[in-house]
Amino acid sequence: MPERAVTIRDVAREAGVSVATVSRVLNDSGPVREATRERVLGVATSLRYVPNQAARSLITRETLTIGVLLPDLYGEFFSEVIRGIDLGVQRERYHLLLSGSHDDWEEISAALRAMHRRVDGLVIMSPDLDAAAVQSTVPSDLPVVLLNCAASGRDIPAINIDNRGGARAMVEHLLSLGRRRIAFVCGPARNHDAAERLAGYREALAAAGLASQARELPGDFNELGGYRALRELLEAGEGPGVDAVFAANDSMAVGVLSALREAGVRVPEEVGVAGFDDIPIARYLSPPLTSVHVPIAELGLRAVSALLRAVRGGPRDASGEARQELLATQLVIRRSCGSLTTCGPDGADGADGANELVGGSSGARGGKGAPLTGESA
Amino acid sequence: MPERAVTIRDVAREAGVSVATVSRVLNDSGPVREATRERVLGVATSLRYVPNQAARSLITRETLTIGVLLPDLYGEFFSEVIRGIDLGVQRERYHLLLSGSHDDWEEISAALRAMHRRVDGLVIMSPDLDAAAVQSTVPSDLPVVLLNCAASGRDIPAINIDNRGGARAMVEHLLSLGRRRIAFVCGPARNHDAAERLAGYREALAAAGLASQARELPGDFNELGGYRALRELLEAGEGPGVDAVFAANDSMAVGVLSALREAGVRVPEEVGVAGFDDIPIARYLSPPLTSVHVPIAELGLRAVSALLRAVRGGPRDASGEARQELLATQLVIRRSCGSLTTCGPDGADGADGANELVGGSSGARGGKGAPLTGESA
DNA sequence: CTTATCTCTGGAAACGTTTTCAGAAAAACG
DNA sequence: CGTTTTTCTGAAAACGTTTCCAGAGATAAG
Repeated sequence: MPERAVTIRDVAREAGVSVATVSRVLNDSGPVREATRERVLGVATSLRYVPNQAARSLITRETLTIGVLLPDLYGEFFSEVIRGIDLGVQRERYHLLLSGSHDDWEEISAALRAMHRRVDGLVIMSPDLDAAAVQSTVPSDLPVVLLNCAASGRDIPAINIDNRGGARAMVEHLLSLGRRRIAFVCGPARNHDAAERLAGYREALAAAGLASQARELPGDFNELGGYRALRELLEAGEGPGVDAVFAANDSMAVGVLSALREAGVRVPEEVGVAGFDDIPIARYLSPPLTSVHVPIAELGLRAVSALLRAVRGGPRDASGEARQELLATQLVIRRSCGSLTTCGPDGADGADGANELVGGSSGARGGKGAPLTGESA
Repeated sequence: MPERAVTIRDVAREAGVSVATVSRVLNDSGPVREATRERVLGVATSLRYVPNQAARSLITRETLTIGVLLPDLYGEFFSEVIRGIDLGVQRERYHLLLSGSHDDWEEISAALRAMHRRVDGLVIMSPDLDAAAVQSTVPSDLPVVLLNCAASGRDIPAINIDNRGGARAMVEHLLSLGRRRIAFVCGPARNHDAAERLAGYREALAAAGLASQARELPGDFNELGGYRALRELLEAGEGPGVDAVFAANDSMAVGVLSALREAGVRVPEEVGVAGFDDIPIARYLSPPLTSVHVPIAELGLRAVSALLRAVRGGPRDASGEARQELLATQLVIRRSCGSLTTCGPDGADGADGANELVGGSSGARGGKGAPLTGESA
């Protein structure tokens, strides 16, 4: 099975020119006469020549690939992030090397070693880790962008969701509906997003002078976690003892709804329920779930932009400190908190509207006060 | 910023040996004295030497990377597939080059060209395409595995879900509950999985002598599609006119449930609802959704296994024809079809059980009659 | 002691590009 | 027409590996 691959040399020979000229034509670097150019191009396509990437990146020292490190590849959230990243990467004609399922630090650094020299830059998403740790492990000449990490080290660019602002907005909304005893179902203890959402909850409660009313239930970001949290709450006393439950993400809100239904507690009449993320099914739940919309795909898209900026700007950007971006969220009000009386999940025409209210954005601000334009994915 | 990367030559010099020896140590190919070996290894780690992948794959002509082509990166389903693939790839110490969002044939072939020589093999998932088309575009020396494609060309290995058997099993179950007028919400017209599920529905109905009762509603695999389909059904006559609705996937079933609830139709008393895929939230819906469980992650895992087998076995495996695998599905019976009277989505301990019945598998069979072992991901 | 077989090692040729440098041809200019 | 500039082109040197080949000791066999 020889079938030797066609190389640049074959093209050169066939076209009666040198390899240098072929290279020039293909990358249009340097001048080449029009006639020659066309001849080379013709030969190249007729031979189905495709440049050998390994050889090319051996000498140019760039791979046209970016790496993505994810904690684990579960669920809608990651799926959307990847989609955003893929979109961005494709637009810039880059490639995407994916590596998932990294829970602990050992695995991350192993994956990192494995990606060495295979990628021009790295997007690391690991809500459990902080920036300092990353900084000490990643080779200093490899551009990195952090997603949803505790950004302690200010000189790594990072993109985050405005978790705190979103949670605050949601709690304020619940308060405005007259709900006073609002429980919060937490995410995983060491998760950065979860911590920020919790902080937002506390802030809003404190601002309303209701800090003493805080009720924080442990959770894990999964449906089962929300389900269990509510079960325990319900079993603790007679009746739920709260008039609203705010889950740190939608998956848990699904579990919360399920537990309440099972216990015969009416939503939203007795207890309002709210989530965070606004995953696609949120509006189809029963009742449709009030949530905080997060532009997940855009998170990925922006990560790619930021990374490629760093890649192209050379190892250390002259502009100095690294950018920190904060993505605005949006309150999406549906029936699960009792603010609307209409029913049905959606207008029959598929557009948003009819039945849901999109609330004020939760304060977007760039690292340097630059406003974020709303170019959504 | 020179900071020249450390090469094999540096290691060789430092250890006082030739580059050939270093190479031998690192790949343990060929004999080398124990003392030398240790010295080289020591120097290598102390210099933090990492081999340059480009140079290596330039000469070995292998990239230790497999490519994955996906139609689009939406939702739980793809997320799970990717997870399975990632698991398999990681286990075999390969890398994963991902490329998504390819709807039409043009884009696929463009992505294919771009991946040329960057990958040792390809997993292509495109339910809209058939194998013949793939075969004509992919370079013949690049191993390929097809996922969920119409496998017309028998000499490309393909892995499919037993969509037809799963659908048949579900219809049989509905019939066994006494439901006779069963509507089916179809998937996208050109999607292979969708077509097979429809075929299963028809087969089961025909086998029961109820072919004339078939009621097929157009759909698109999204929540909104299911919602609309039911709306139209409900508006057509007074009352639903059916006693069960079988949606071609769970997302649509969510929409179906939502539309029924909105119209005040009780589930499962008046109309039973069933889905396909058994996505994680299925058991938390109201009522918990009866569905056909699909081992999605395993689909990805198997794809990797099959692909690497092909990669390592050389361009054309001597064993002759390519394997076609068919993955068994499982009926998961919950409350939405009215066969159980208990309530609540789950045992409080998180295990399956208490409240759901896992039905007989829908006939697994390998391409050559080999039974599929249930080594789940 | 010679010869044949091991075990270990280093030199050098690949692999398929890009890029530098210098030379050749063409064009512009006097 | 000679000179200078400009445009185009090719030879050859990288890039960092792996691998082939042959040589050097050492050990075993005769």
